[in-house]
Amino acid sequence: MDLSFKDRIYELAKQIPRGKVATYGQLAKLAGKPKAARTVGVIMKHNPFAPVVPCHRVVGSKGDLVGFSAGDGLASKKKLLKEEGVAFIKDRVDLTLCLWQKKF
DNA sequence: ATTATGACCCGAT
DNA sequence: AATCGGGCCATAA
Repeated sequence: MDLSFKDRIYELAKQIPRGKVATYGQLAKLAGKPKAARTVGVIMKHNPFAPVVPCHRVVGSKGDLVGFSAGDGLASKKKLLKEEGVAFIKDRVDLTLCLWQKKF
């Protein structure tokens, strides 16, 4: 399969369960490029699988809501994650409880 | 092949 | 704690 870096990102993002969040660095790492967090962001922005890839479940390395220019921006994202059951600390996600981990 | 860009990350001040 | 700057890397033109 000609799975490019971005394709892996999509696959990984699709696997993020509800109520959990993953970091760009995490996805990049799982995709094989631990330092390509930036590229992950660019790919997420393109987001060709909009409803399939829960890009709103992808946050910064420390759980901070980076990026996102959709709708009301970070506000919408925060609200959505909250609704999904993600623990929030002010404007930050509680990675201690809601950080997704690929355990396969 | 090269250039330009970007929803990041981390160390230093 | 907040701010600044540099690095790193895939994608598109």
